[in-house]
Amino acid sequence: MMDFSDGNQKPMNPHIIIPDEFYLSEDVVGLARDMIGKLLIKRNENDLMVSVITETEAYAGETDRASHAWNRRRTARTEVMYSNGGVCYVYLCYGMHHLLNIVTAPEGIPHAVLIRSILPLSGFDSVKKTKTGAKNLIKSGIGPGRLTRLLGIDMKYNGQSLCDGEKIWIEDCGLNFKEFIAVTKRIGIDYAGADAELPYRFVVESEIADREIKKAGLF
DNA sequence: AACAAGATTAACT
DNA sequence: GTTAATCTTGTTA
Repeated sequence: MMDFSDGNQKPMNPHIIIPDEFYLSEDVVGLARDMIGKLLIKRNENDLMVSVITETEAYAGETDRASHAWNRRRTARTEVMYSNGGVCYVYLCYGMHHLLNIVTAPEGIPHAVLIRSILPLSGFDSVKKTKTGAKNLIKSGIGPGRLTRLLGIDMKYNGQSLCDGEKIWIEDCGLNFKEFIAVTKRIGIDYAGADAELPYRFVVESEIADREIKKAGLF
């Protein structure tokens, strides 16, 4: 068992950067599940925004009617989805919301995992007072459009690497939410026919995530 | 060139 | 429960 204490009673958070190979699995549904409970870190000018991923959806590329890359649609918008796994795919939805995806699988396979909600943990003091930040931080990261606004993610992050330690990345802090993960069909993709019924959405309630994080003595 | 639809959200009634 | 906001994209002509 690793000792994460810093010798000063205060728990130190284990920041284990995920290896690049993590993103190269072709099991995008398994990856979407595995990303639940991982930390999403965003570097700002003067601080780090640390949150835990609480909801994801898998988009399985060219064979998935719900995916932007369905039926080999390789266009200016979807090109980044064909990149080697480990970069962001950001697009504008309904003309106003930026949605954050994590591209997975080796180059040429346009898999992606949509981040649908996060639980903010630290580094959000600057947005607490804003409408976006809201009084209730637990709720402020719920919804794919809200979390990007909270984190300040826009089209500039399209194609941004998660493996260079620069602006945004994922870490493993040892949290295991497996027993709390609910699996459902995906949201807002009724146009996808039979694929709309696939069990590709993974979610853990924010209140449970909050409880488990406190129980583990993290943050 | 025109047009419909969209991996959503907030503010209504 | 319903609807406006808002604009890029993919499709059709």
